[in-house]
Amino acid sequence: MKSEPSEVSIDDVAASPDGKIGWFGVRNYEARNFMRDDMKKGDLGFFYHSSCAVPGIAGVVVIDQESHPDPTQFDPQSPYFDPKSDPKNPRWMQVQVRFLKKTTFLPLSKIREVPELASLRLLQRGNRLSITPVSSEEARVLLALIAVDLP
DNA sequence: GCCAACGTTGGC
DNA sequence: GCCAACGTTGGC
Repeated sequence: MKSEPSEVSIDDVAASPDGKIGWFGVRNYEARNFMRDDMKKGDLGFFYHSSCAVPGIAGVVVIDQESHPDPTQFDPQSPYFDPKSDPKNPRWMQVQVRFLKKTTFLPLSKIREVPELASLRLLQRGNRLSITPVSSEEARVLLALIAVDLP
């Protein structure tokens, strides 16, 4: 899950009430579909800092609430306002995530060096999606790299 | 700031 | 439905 730390960083998530925050602002259909169809309560998410000096994985979150309408699409003051979205049939969804851990920062350059992670959608040529799937195998490798031990 | 790689838009 | 033009993303 990519976020620009200047907008929402892992520290912001940690500091939010109960460590929970809605993953607002996704405006790409494929990324939306990953949230809507594939992210289930209790699933882990890797919190990735993008568009910054050193991009990479900064922490781990848990899906706390599954797909529901992203409120910012109806807020004319929001940069994510979408006048074409019908409140009776919302176009954009979000999940709610809960802070789990801030981890040893794992730079993108390091992720690229790990052969077992070459399959990551995040690394594929031309990928720009802010939400990309991680297989359980990839997740195990990542968790080991950031020294997170989970049941 | 550059630029590749997309996704979206809108005229036809 | 095609496709050129345009806008966005995001690493570098």
